[in-house]
Amino acid sequence: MEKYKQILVDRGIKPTYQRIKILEYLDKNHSHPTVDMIYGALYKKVPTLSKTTVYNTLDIFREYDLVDVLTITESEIRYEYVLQPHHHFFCKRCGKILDLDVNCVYQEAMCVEGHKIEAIHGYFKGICSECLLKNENVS
Amino acid sequence: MEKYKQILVDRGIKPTYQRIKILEYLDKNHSHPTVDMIYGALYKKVPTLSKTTVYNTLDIFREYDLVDVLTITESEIRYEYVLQPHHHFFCKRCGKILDLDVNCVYQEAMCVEGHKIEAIHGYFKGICSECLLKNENVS
DNA sequence: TTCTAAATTAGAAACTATTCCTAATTCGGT
DNA sequence: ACCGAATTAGGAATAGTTTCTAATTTAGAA
Ligand SMILES: [Mn+2]
Ligand SMILES: [Mn+2]
Ligand SMILES: [Zn+2]
Ligand SMILES: [Zn+2]
Repeated sequence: MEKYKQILVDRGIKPTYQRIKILEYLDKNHSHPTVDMIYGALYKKVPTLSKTTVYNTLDIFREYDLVDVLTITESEIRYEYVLQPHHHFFCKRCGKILDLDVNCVYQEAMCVEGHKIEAIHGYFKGICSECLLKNENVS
Repeated sequence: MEKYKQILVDRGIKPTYQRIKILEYLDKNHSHPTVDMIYGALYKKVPTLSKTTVYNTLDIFREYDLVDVLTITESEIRYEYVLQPHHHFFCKRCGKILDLDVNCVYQEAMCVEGHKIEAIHGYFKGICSECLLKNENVS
């Protein structure tokens, strides 16, 4: 609790109970959750929580660069507590989103073809190693 | 018309008028349009066109690998007639989506960290060169 | 501690991209 | 031209997100 409160205070974000809990959830869950996943996990502990508050909080976290936003799937936005920049893998079979440790030449680029770069998203899509193994068992 | 009809026939897709027109639009417009943009441009020429048909058609085109799908923005899906694989730039100021000619080391990779790769999407986000120029004039 | 103004939250309503459903139309082969 | 199958149109439904507003909470002043 105190750790997350401190992070918020340091950034100049008013450390409300809801914000602390959401930040804690993001820090402890690297599943790149959707708003629904965050809400679903927290409303048991914070029964009055509303989905709007989750949206509001994530918007603030974004504004203060506490979270990154992924548009790797087609129907919903996914969030993660911001760490090192990294790329992502999406398994078309089981839906998992995994961090990739690929070294991207452009990660540090300020500029590409005359355009100013502020963020780079590398989305790899296919079948994850786990699902590939399950497949072997089947055949 | 004939050119697009032929493309559809070659793939085994029944070449209806709607499908031909949508394919023609995609081939002549490299703006990575949304469903609404496609519908808005075509319903003048094809007054009975329905948005559902645009969705249906794009789903078929996808299935037959005639179009690629971009999830570069947060609120809608964008489509493009499939060419060489390439990465994209999204301008946060004017909303344009541009093709990038960056050479990605992983473009040919079959496998990354044990996961089978079927597609790679590189989304670069920032301010485009045109918007940067406009900025200079302002200051 | 009590008071007050400003910020935050909750919940419902609105919005919008997409999907679903179904009847009417069109298509291709006979 | 006829028929069964595929496609289309358009309205209804769905779901993620945003907007609105009143109630609550916060933090600082008195
Ligand atoms: Mn990640
Ligand atoms: Mn493109
Ligand atoms: Zn998987
Ligand atoms: Zn621009």
